[in-house]
Amino acid sequence: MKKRQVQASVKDERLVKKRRDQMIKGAVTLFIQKGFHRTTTREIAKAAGFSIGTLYEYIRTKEDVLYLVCDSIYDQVRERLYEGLDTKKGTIESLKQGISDYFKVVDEMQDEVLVMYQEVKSLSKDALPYVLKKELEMVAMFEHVVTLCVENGELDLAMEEVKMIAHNIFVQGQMWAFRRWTLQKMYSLEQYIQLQTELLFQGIQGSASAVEFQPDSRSQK
Amino acid sequence: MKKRQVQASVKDERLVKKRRDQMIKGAVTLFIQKGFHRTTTREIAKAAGFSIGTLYEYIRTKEDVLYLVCDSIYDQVRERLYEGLDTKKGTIESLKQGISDYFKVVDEMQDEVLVMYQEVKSLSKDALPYVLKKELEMVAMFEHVVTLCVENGELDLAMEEVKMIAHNIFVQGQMWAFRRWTLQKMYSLEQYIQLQTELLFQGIQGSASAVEFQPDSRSQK
Amino acid sequence: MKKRQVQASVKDERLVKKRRDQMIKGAVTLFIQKGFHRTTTREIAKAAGFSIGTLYEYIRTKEDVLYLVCDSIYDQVRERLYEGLDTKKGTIESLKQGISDYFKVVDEMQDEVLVMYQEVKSLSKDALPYVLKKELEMVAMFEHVVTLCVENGELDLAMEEVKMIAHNIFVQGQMWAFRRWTLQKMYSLEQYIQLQTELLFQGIQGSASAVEFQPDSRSQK
Amino acid sequence: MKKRQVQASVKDERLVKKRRDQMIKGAVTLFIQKGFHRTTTREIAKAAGFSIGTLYEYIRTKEDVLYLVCDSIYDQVRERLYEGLDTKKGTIESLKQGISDYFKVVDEMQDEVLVMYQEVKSLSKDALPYVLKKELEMVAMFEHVVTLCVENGELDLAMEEVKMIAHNIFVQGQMWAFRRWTLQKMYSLEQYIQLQTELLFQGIQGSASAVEFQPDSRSQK
DNA sequence: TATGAATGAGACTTCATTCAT
DNA sequence: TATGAATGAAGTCTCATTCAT
Repeated sequence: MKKRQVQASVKDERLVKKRRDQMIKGAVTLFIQKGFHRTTTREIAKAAGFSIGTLYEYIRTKEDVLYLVCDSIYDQVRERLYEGLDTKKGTIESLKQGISDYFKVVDEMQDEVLVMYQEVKSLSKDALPYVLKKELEMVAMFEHVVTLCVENGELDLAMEEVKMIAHNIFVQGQMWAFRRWTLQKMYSLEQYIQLQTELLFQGIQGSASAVEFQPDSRSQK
Repeated sequence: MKKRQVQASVKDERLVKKRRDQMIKGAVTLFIQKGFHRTTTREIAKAAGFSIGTLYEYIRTKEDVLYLVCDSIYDQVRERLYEGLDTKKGTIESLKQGISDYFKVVDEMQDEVLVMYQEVKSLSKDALPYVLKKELEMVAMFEHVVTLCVENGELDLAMEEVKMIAHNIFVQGQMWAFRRWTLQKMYSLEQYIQLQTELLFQGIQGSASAVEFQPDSRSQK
Repeated sequence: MKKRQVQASVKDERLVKKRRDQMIKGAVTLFIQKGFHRTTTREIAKAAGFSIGTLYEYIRTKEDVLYLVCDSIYDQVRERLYEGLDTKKGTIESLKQGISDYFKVVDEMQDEVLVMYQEVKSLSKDALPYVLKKELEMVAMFEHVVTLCVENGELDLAMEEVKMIAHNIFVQGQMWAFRRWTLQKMYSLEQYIQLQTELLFQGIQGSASAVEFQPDSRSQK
Repeated sequence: MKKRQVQASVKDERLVKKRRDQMIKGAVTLFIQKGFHRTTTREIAKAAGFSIGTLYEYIRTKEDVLYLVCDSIYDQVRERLYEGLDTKKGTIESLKQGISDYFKVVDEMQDEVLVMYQEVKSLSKDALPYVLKKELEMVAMFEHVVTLCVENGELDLAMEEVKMIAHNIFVQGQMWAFRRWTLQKMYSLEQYIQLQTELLFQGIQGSASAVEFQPDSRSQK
């Protein structure tokens, strides 16, 4: 499945890239504030720094903007996720590191993750599969890392368990963003990482006192 | 915090309740199909079985409908959750049963959970807290059950861990709905419950072969 | 082929008829002045005496207005044509009378005929057939009258000739409207009727001095 | 009345002529397909083989294109009409020949005639007279030929009749194009010419059996 | 209490035209 | 002379909300 093409009237590829980057940047800000539906194309154009006419030289419909935004955010997250997970050698330690890196990425890109998360559903039936595919690719990265641990004998898991775990990790990352209204009141990022990692590895029954919880390490925002 | 009041022009309380129930029923169906923003008030009125004029006798704005819908869904989920968790006596077995019950409720109310989940963000700053409060109450139910286990000595967990666990359970339930496009392709509900429970209790490191996975038990839909 | 239905949101048939009549009346005036394409829906609404929102309660698209206008004009012309031709008894005299009546109708409805004439081409492929069918019905009326003359032995014509004659009469009527910029400078309506009738019956070769031409009878406008 | 000037930024007369010819050629095709209003200047430029910027080096407004197109079509029709009528010597035979030639020209240039016919009204008050003048010149050609016949004693007609006849011939030619949706279903060009000529000369009353009608001679398209 | 016609702000999108390169 | 990116006025249409009946 190739990248879904968004048609532009302008030919110059470099310019298209540049203008779309402006557009995406402006749109993300607006979508964060008011959501996709409550943001007008005029506002997007303005935030991007050009006229409404120019906006439509680079997209066909408003929904194209949403697609471009989602696509861009996914790419960024994935890229950063990839950096972190790429070099892992299939040890538990490296898995923990990978999770920690991912949670930090989500933390840094909270707003973007939130937007992507809340607005994908507004994508047309046409565009949705392209975006969901990217999501699955990210899940697959975790799957891969966990699988390596299994192959190395560090973990003993069935394939179904591996998949489930990968999904859980992925969602727990997103959760930090979409439940921030409560989670981030209770935990610092470090605590969140520590707790989730511990629970993931030890489970409930073995978790007690496995790690010393540090209530004071909460980072201020 | 009391229930947020939605103003109605009509005085007869019984009638208000009746009309709003019609309204919510119709609206949920529509929101499932097209989302809140793409559903018109006319459509809601029609689906509810009365005229647009009548609709506005029972609400003030379109957003009121969304609030009513979210509120109603939360109430239903919470009610059913309560039934399941209420009688639990603080044993691990009862906790497992509670989780299982909850996941089943989510499965049965998938559409509703999805709507609620995707559209809460469209609520005004005014209405949001009321809905989020309900969510926290549900999380608190799990918290309570886990706490009982701790008090009974069945589990050994810090308060922060308890809270985290409650959130995880809650989100993993929702996850079954909002990631159904992939999860429900891979697992039957029973498998999902089994796997998540196992991972929750044993964690990764101890999970292996804890339970025999049954690939063929997948229920057909 | 039934009348093409233009969808209205409003249910009350009587009201629909009334509003559409207002709409048509306003639109004709505007189309006469500036043509269909240069007339905006807002202008139509205003000319009709209601808001743009109300306009769209009675039509679906701007093109519907054009269809309604064309349809209405055709109906009027046809109705009046029918009155004149209906009672004719298949004599040459009655045919002449019918032609004269038709030309007078066209003269009185010049603006409308012109609009219809110039704008039909803007109708969608969907609506066009309905309008062209009406035109053919009008041609058929002349055909019928001429055929009666043939059957009565007053004229001796082949079927192909009858059809051709009917088309010629019809177009010569329209011509009085769409070439008014030159014809109406040269002839009064009476002269036009007299001349065309004479040429139709006598032809060129026998036409000379058949009728005394009356240069002074030109009507003033 | 001189030819209306369309301003160009480019000085080189030869180039202006060349570019405008390209432009007209492309525009006619487009106007045939979608009409003047639904054709964009971009499309015209593209069809002409150059950029939108270049287009505007050779015209001032979109309407200029329409003027150029109409002007060009009229010139072509007139030129070909002139060829046919020029050498006629004022006999009935030559008049018939002239009519036949003219109808054949219209047949060959159907699309163009149709465009010109349907779009002249979109010309501004400013440009219209220039085009109508050309039309009158063509009518005058027929007038001239008929007048010659009168002067030669071949026909006996008053001046008003001559003018009327000229207009009729002219319109009956156009009619072949603008009523082709029905006429060309019923008659071949040859039949059309034959019938119209016969009716023109003999009229209704004398037309019978004047010419043997040949139903089978219809040419296939 | 119920209805549904009326309203008009405002949304998305197009396209003729300009102008710097 | 040729290009095509940029512009923004203006067009069509939608829909939440009101109010007279």
